Amino acid sequence: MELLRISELAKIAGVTVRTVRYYEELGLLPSYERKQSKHRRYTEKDLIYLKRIIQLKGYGLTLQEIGEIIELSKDDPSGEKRRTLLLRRYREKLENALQKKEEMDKYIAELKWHIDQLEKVANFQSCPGSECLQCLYKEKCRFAITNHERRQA
Amino acid sequence: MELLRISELAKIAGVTVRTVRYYEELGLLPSYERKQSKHRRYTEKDLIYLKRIIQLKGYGLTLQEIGEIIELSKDDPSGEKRRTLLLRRYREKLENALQKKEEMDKYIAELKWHIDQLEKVANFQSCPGSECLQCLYKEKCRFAITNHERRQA
DNA sequence: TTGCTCCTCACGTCACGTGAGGTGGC
DNA sequence: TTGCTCCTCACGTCACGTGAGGTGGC
Repeated sequence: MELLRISELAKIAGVTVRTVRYYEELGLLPSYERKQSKHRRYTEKDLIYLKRIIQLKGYGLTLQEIGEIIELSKDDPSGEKRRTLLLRRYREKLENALQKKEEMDKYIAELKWHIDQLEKVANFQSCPGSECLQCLYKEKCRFAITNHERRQA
Repeated sequence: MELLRISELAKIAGVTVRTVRYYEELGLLPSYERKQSKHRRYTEKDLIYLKRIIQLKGYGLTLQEIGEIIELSKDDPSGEKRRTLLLRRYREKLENALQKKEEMDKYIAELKWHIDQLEKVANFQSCPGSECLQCLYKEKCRFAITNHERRQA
């Protein structure tokens, strides 16, 4: 089994060399003692670990959360602890994602509306500004002041 | 017209006091000379500006991009320059958003699949690890090594 | 006078990017 | 021997958060 150099590992995994070193620094990847050479060498097992980290990051876990999962595996023969924590995190991220998706739809609709407006409205020299208060689009604009808000101050 | 204190302005706009000061520091909000008092006072016009910044941020513009829009208005009587730049940015962000939304759907599906798997699979003590190479889920897992990738190294 | 709000530094956060300056392996 | 890759600092980024230590206004 050939050993991989850091640039090879990084390339296969699709990250930068700096990222690999950073993960090692955080304890997410093993740092072997480098005796004869000061250069890092990696096995295919390390590649799997790295890809796993990237996958979990893709699922929205922070590097700290990923670190917690890895720590857990060190004293968890049955794997139950890890399974429980992973399930919790996955469910959290799923909920976030579902909510974000809904916001996304509103966001896209709003952007489209604004593009449309910018293409059609003839002049907007003083937009936004105090002129907003008399603006015809007052009700549709999100940043115009309303009396309701003034009262909440 | 009453002047607002920084905390009042921030509260109405839904941001922190620190954020208001930060935007001033970046030149996104005006910094009046504070003569008699060292305390900042804001007009309703300032509130509109702040809400505008927040809105643009909501559309995915960075503070730097917002700064560019604001700079542009300073020498742009017809408003044409600003309209053009805004349209460009909006279209960029819209494209990003549409792409992100598609990724989102895959992401959600994948998370659901993993939750399902974690609930059903009986044991995964050595997952992930070199055991992945003989794993039954090899084809479905994103982090298992494939020969294809090995060749690309 | 008390306490709440304000002020200015200035360091911390997150996940790396980006040089600087030097060394190792084919 | 040359040049490509590797190494370790260490500061920079983005949009603020979070104290520390001090002052101002009702």
